[in-house]
Amino acid sequence: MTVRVRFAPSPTGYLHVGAARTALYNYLFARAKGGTFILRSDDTDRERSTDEFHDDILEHMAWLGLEWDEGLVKGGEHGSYRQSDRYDRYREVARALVDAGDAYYSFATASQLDDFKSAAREAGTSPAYDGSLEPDPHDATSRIREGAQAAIRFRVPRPGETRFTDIVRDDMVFDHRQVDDFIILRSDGTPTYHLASTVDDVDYHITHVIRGEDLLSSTPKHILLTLAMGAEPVTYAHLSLLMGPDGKKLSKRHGDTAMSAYREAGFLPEAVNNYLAILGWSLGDDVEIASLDAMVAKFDLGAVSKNPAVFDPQKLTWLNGVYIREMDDRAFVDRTVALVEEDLGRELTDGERDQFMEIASLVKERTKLLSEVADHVRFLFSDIERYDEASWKKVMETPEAPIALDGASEALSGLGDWTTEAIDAALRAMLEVHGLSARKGFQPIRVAVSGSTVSPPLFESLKVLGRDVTLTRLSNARALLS
RNA sequence: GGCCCCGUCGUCUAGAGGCCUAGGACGCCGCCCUCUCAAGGCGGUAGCGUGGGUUCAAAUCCCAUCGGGGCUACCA
Repeated sequence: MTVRVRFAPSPTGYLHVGAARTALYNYLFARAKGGTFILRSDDTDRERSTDEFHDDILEHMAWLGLEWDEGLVKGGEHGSYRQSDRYDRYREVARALVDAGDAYYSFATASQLDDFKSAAREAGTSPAYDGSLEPDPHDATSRIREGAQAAIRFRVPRPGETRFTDIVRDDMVFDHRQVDDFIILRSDGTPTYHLASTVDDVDYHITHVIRGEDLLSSTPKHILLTLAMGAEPVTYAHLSLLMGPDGKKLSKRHGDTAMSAYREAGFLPEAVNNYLAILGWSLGDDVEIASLDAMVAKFDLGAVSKNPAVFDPQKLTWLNGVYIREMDDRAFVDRTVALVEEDLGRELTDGERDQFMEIASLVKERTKLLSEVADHVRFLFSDIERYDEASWKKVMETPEAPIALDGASEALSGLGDWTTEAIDAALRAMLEVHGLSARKGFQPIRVAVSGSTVSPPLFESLKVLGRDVTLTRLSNARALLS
């Protein structure tokens, strides 16, 4: 049987890192097994689902490069792959279940249910609702016939238990005393997650459901439902949840969890995928860095860690730096030029693009986030509007500064070849003449030319900047020293 | 409260009775390199939650305990 898995987010929020990890693991499993990866929208919560979230999920799945074979946008033989389009089908199943006696119209009120639960809590017994508050069947049917609104609950067989083998958690057993007669169709006729999701998994011939651990205790419900539909239950794999630094389930209050925030912050999709993959799974042999293809080749769902993992932005950032350094210069420029232009508020000329290319490898090496690049190269493309205050104070307000600036101007104005080597030699000779250390002598030049004590290597920077601009900036800074 | 899951450095993990004096990575610290910042190199810091067993031998098996997490909605 060929593997069919699905990632089925609810568009009640932006695609967040936890969901992205679930999507990734589904993707890796499908590719590793030569199966089909399906993208579905579990949008049964009409109150909270929005098109904006729906689009955000699609956009960031694409951004991550987690290409799906069937489902949203792509289509397939199962309709729209949006649950909101399939209400008729869910109602049909719910009614069939009622007819077969596997489900029933429920009249228990919220306050009755509350009482039931608090009584259970007090008695120390299971809080799972067992249907004991319902009117007798004849009563119920006549009330429905008279047009009463009622939700439909699944009748969990009691006594009984559900067993299944979870790929990451091994053998699981749930006593039906702990599983409540859950609602499958709300009184307004809309399906709940349990129904819609299970029906879709059956209808779409899903073979493996890989999802978060938060759904582990709902799994007996889904298995019971599947069985009642006369279908074969899928194989489940429940992934541990992602935690914030405080050890609680990762959520907005831990800061950015939306994928879009990481994209905007300058993370590369390759790095995000890589990090999410090793967060809870190990490739073995101390390998930490691997492309999607390499991960596919080694992926083993059963080897995925059972423990909850704390999401560590620092390690992600490190990995991002690794990926940035691995890019070739051309790719680096292509991927960041728009950010630089946005920062400048104008497009780069061809000449400036060449300058960017020239210094790319040096900038690349000190970049961890794409969003930092504009800061690193701004001095090349625009005049220095203001010098970094701390930098100025530290190196310009020194006795060496005027000497270094004057010396540099003199040494560079008469320089024959404007090459890195020539600049290097001239400036070092200048140091020699004035008895300045490299640190004391070069830092004022750096600040004069780049505005800060932190910049790409000096000689290369000057080379790319050009002689005229260099000399102008040296004298501008010198003038400020009185 | 009930049920379920989990428990190796601060964090992510390797580890499936002797290869463990517990390995790697991020972080942190130090040194080197060095025109700044990075990158890189070298070194260091730090862990098997606790208590009992089983065994010649336990991070690995068993029990208990403690701790963390999830579910307990006409959310998903």
